[in-house]
Amino acid sequence: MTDKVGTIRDVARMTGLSTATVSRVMNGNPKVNPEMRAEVLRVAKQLNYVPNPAARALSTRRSKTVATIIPTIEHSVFAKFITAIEQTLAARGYNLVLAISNAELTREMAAAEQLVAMGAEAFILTGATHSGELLDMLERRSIPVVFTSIFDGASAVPTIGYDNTALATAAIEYLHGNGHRTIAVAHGPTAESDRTAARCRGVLLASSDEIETPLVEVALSVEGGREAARRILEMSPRPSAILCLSDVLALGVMFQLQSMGLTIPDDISIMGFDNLDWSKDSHPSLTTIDLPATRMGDVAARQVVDRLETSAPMTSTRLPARIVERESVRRVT
Amino acid sequence: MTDKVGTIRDVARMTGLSTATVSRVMNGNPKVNPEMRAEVLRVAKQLNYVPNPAARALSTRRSKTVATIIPTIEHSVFAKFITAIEQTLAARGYNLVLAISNAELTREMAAAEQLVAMGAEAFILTGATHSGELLDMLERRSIPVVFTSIFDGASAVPTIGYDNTALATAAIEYLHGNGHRTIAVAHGPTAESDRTAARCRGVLLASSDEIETPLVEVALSVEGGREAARRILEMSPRPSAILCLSDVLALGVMFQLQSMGLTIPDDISIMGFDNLDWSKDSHPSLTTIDLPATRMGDVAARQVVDRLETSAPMTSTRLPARIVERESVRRVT
DNA sequence: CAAACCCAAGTAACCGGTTACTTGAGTAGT
DNA sequence: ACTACTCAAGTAACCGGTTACTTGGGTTTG
Repeated sequence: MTDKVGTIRDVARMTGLSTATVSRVMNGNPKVNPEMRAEVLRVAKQLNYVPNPAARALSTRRSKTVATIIPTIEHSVFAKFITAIEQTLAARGYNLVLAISNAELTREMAAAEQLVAMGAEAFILTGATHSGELLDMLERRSIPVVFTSIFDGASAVPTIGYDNTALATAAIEYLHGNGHRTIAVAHGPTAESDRTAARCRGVLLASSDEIETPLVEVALSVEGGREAARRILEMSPRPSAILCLSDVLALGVMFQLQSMGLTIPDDISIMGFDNLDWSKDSHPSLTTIDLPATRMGDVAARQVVDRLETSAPMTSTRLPARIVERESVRRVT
Repeated sequence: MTDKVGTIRDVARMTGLSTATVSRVMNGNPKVNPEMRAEVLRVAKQLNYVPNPAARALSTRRSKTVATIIPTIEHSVFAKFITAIEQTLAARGYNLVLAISNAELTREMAAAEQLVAMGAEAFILTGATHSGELLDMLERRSIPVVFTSIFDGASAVPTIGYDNTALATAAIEYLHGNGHRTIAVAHGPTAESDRTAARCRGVLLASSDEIETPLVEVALSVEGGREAARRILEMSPRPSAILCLSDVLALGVMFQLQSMGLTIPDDISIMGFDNLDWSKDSHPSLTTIDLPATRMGDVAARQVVDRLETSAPMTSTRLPARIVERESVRRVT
């Protein structure tokens, strides 16, 4: 049992074959005599041989690496998304290189440069707001990119996601359909997220003389949700419902209301956005909008890989998202 | 503005210098005339030149890539951990390649093979239970490895984490110190996680004639927590406290108790394990054990990079974790 | 029986950097 | 004036695969 890693020439020497044949075996090229193939594999295993990825990448100009940059991985829906991407890429023989931008464009740019410099063949980005410099760089190197968590049929870069604006509008209309007229909306920082901004736009589109929708911007965390609830309860007239533009905020809102002795949905209705995996298990269970995070990661990864392997054009995809009715919203009159 | 990416020879040709000088400039080698340096950088920028990572890796035998395999990224403490690793690696010029094993040893092995085949220089693994095959492979290729989320001074492979057993014992003792004698313990599948198994061991060590600690194994999810609570409430005598070996379970337990009309901690005390970021914001706020996930990721990444750059030996590190007293546990008599 | 063909296997150029070693101009020392 | 030294810059081998093209034995065909 050797302790050093062998090269293709070692394997060639030991089998008495050429490097070309060894290479063919390692790549599953069918034009090799089965006996030779078996012999090569035997020796390769014995030598603990694995083709050097750098040499292979240099020669083929393929790194089999896809970069994903997300704003954060903590709470929220990104964890599911990343999991799906990783699984799909792995199934296709690709690797995921991950960077986290903290929702800062400059960090995103820096991360992207590093990822390009390490050979990423394609990028999966979050949202549609990115520095022009970044997009230029990818364009110049003709590196495929997709935007996710957002759908925009008119975007030059393919988008894979849902229509944040329309969904937010639908949420308000749903609440309105249940008799709510004053609906407070808790949301994270719009400056950090165009998805949040799009949702706010959707809220505004749905509001009218009939429907008031005071917006409350807080940090995107459970703690932020608590703060939002406190602020909302001081409003007058007091909203009969709170739409949280993220389930994470909804959790904070629920905790805050409970600690103030209020009952959901009797005293006030709550609606979320995301459908995280605990949303069905909260008390009361949370009415929310189910975002297809897993599906989105899967589709994004699949499209990118297809593009890399067959130059198939990537197409924007609108993923279905729907309202999940549960117990946290009640009908008022 | 060219649209093709240039090579080092293009830059050399355009500047009238040799590839060696260009290479020196790109690597910050000080032995270059400042004027030449500036010229090279100018041309490089104009040509949109970035050194080919595969060529560089082939030549230097360094990929600047660290692999991390975690069981899951959803809920729980891994998201923080991964974030810290990514940040620290990025700061040192390294990239993170992530794989998710779903707590399956075979998937972990498969992922590791792919990661080795893509040039990962070091591995950060979770827990101490891994297939011998995997460890052998890394050993043979002399790829550095660390285990995390666990501390074991006697381990041959360096471990960076905390003492799960002792912490669980401490948790039971804390509850006992608050007068609890019958303490139900909700935990995830021990077969999937040696950390969970170690915690269960710690629980058992603390139990005695004085202290009863019935164990309840459920899925590691909020839903699992709800199930655990249901099962625990049927026990007789009914436990006065529930120790959840993960905050995620605690959340489920709290929801279930609330939906049954019980009050925490008046009717029953709850204690968690992890200190996720919402734990301080729940209602009531959760008494739990603060695990240094961020610190752990940082230390792991730092050690691995130091090892790669200076061959410094890696050393097992026990990270401090402590009980955070909040409102979910009450003193009984 | 010779020409045409097939196909497994080999040869060697090439991918794009890095770097040990070499070169040669300029400066210092005697 | 001549040797010794310094140092920026160049030359070219090398990293370890892949693959277009070549080779040559064996089979088919007219």
